[in-house]
Amino acid sequence: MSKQDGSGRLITAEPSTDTTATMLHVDMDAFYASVELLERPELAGEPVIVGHRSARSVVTAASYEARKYGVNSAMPMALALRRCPQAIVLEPHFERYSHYSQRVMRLLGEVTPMVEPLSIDEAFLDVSGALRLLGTPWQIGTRLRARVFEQTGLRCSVGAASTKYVAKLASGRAKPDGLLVIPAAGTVAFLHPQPVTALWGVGGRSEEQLGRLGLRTVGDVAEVPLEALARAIGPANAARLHELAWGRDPRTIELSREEKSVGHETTFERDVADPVALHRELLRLSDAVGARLRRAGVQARTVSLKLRFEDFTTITRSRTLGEPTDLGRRIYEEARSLYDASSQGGRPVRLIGVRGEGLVGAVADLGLWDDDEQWREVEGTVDAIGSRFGPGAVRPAALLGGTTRRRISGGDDGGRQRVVPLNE
DNA sequence: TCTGGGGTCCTAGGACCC
DNA sequence: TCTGGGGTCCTAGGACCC
Repeated sequence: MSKQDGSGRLITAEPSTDTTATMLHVDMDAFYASVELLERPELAGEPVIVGHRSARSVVTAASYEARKYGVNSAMPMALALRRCPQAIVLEPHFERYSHYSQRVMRLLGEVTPMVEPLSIDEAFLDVSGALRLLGTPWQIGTRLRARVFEQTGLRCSVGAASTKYVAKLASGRAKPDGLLVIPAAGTVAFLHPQPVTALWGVGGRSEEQLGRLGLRTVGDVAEVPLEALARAIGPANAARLHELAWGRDPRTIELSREEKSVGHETTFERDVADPVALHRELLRLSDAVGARLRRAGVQARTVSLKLRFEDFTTITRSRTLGEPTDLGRRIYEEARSLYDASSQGGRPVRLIGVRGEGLVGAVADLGLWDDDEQWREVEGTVDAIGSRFGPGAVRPAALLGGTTRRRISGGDDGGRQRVVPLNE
């Protein structure tokens, strides 16, 4: 298995005996489009676009056949259909994608517990502990790809390298339906010819800035004096990019991540100036945010409002609440008051959004208790909270220090204890 | 061509506290 | 008094990723 890249260099994806490339990046191929094709097998081989057909929509996903016509995700639907008029447009079904995502993640978990889901269709696996049992990274990746296909009918690509960053680049280079192993010793040779946009965190804006310094490839960024880079993009960014350009990336697998915010937003088919209509939409969005907060067993400390106008300028306004909330009504009150105070009244709005930030666990005050009998009641309440929010959502303050009961709330209430969320 | 919806992270200034 | 520095929180905006 080998193929040519754009510059004509040979990229090999042949069996590798390397054991240094123990970080795997698994990336599903054209995930949403492929899931839709499972339901519509007769469309295999056709250019398929997932997204809405409405005027202001963009492409959510495109099959490889559609990509041949220059259709890509995030592209305005109107442009995509001009490029590929015969494309078949399918409405997205996010529950379906989430279902298949969970199935794939479970299969990854059979290889190693060291799995970090990165998005709905990607994950990192650290297989360094699985080599003795399962073979080389190449063998593990090969079997994994076969297993995912057998079990789900979906193709994925795998990159293996000694760091997360290089593994992710490798899976991208292996696409579609490929496997690429970059041994530690080959990292720099693999990285340096790539364009600067291959650097994690370098998009269009940074590409422009780097281009002004004459930097076009990762190798250019690696070789440029750090001070020159720092003057252009700031010291923190410069240091990070310089490290990445040499293939240095200290990040390890993170088994769980905390949600930081929950939000919803809508782009109107036509700009809306009527405050009543905007209030109505704010209420709908706020209710959705509240429902998701409650389902997750968390509350938001800050409510933030987002507005985008006809000319695409975007503003945000936020306010931190006296008490965190998970109630749609409360979120709406705040969002509406932020809108009314924004002095943008009457200005046509293209997009409106509501977000809850500064998430904390739902805190339940359990009242006074200072002996075992009262504690048993508390325990019952903890169970009730657990069954509402899921096991592990809360733990009693008393358990924080093992057998020692710790007073968490202020000391002026004579021993009042609280249930303390895991993430507080 | 005319730009979605879900997020994360970073920067920077000002308030406030010690 | 016209004067310090560090730390943390809040707010606003922007780049970036999938």
